Amino acid sequence: MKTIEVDEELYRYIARQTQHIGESASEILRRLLGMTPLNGEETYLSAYPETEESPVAGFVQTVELSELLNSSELAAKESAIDRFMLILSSLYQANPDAFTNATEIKGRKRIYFARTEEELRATGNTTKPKPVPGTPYWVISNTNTGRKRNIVGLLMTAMGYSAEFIEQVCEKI
Amino acid sequence: MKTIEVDEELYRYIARQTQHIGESASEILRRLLGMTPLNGEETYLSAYPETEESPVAGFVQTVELSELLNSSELAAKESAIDRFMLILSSLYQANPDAFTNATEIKGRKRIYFARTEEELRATGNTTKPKPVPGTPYWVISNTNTGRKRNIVGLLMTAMGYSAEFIEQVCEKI
DNA sequence: GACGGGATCGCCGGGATAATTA
DNA sequence: TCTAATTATCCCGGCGATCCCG
Repeated sequence: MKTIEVDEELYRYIARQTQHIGESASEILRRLLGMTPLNGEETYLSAYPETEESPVAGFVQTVELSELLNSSELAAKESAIDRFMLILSSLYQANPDAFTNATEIKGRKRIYFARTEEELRATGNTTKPKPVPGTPYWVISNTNTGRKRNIVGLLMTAMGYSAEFIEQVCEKI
Repeated sequence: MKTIEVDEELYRYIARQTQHIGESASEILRRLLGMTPLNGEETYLSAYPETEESPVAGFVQTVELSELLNSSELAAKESAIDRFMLILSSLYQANPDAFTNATEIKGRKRIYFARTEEELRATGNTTKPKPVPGTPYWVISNTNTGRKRNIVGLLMTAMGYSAEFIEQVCEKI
């Protein structure tokens, strides 16, 4: 479980949407947002301590991430760039620390990730930086699909994922 | 501020919906839930009783969508914009919740639906917002017929209608 | 902001392909 | 020089909004 801060009015709004006694905030929000309800198994997921340092060493595919592969959310993305961005978001969220370290990967001239738009602009002519949602990072986007796969591959390798899993992810882009 | 507990997956989903850096959980949720954003001149907002889910609640919605297609009411409309509006009204009445979720669809710069005229104005130069009758929503109207079809298509897809039915509806616009 | 509808045309984003560099 | 890797130009399709027409 995670905690988030919401303003008073929003809090009351959510509370008012309760449909049965004992319904949790998650259940209400999932319903209102049109997400699929949480089933039994997923509770098990949260058994992973959030503090868990780094699943790095080619370990724990983090169930969450392998779920992403067949999620409708990923499938719903029309373009390579959208799938690319969603995967980056998910990778960050799976392990912010490992992601942060891995962020140092770069090409011959261009750097691929930075905390600001300007940093990316500074290392190439037309990098077309984009913010990665839910993340303090920006990525370059002026790349063909092959390079997007490449970037994800480099990133995930640096994060410690197994080659097999990396390939599965890259195929989806 | 209040804190609420949400499950991991939901947390990640929310984080991913960030539209600009520094956007808070409240802001994101308000946007996704179709609430008005919290800001200075917000006193005006609270004038609306929060319980007022939709102005139309209580209406008997007898208009079956498939009936609409061959109805004289639709045929009587002279212009694409009128047929467009009638279809939107009917979609809302067929399923307010699904409509509300689907309302998030947008173009490259413009959002297509909002609860206020101003929100639509804010995302484009000349959107020409119009209220959708029988609905708490406004829609942009500065579009050609192709785009009106497009908007209905996107909306209905998000609402879960079949591609075949969607096509039948769009043809009528 | 006050005429409204919407076709037409200009612009932008995605990303394949051409150009460049090691 | 030839090849492989990387960059970024540039084409295409889609979106926005100007502006023409009823």
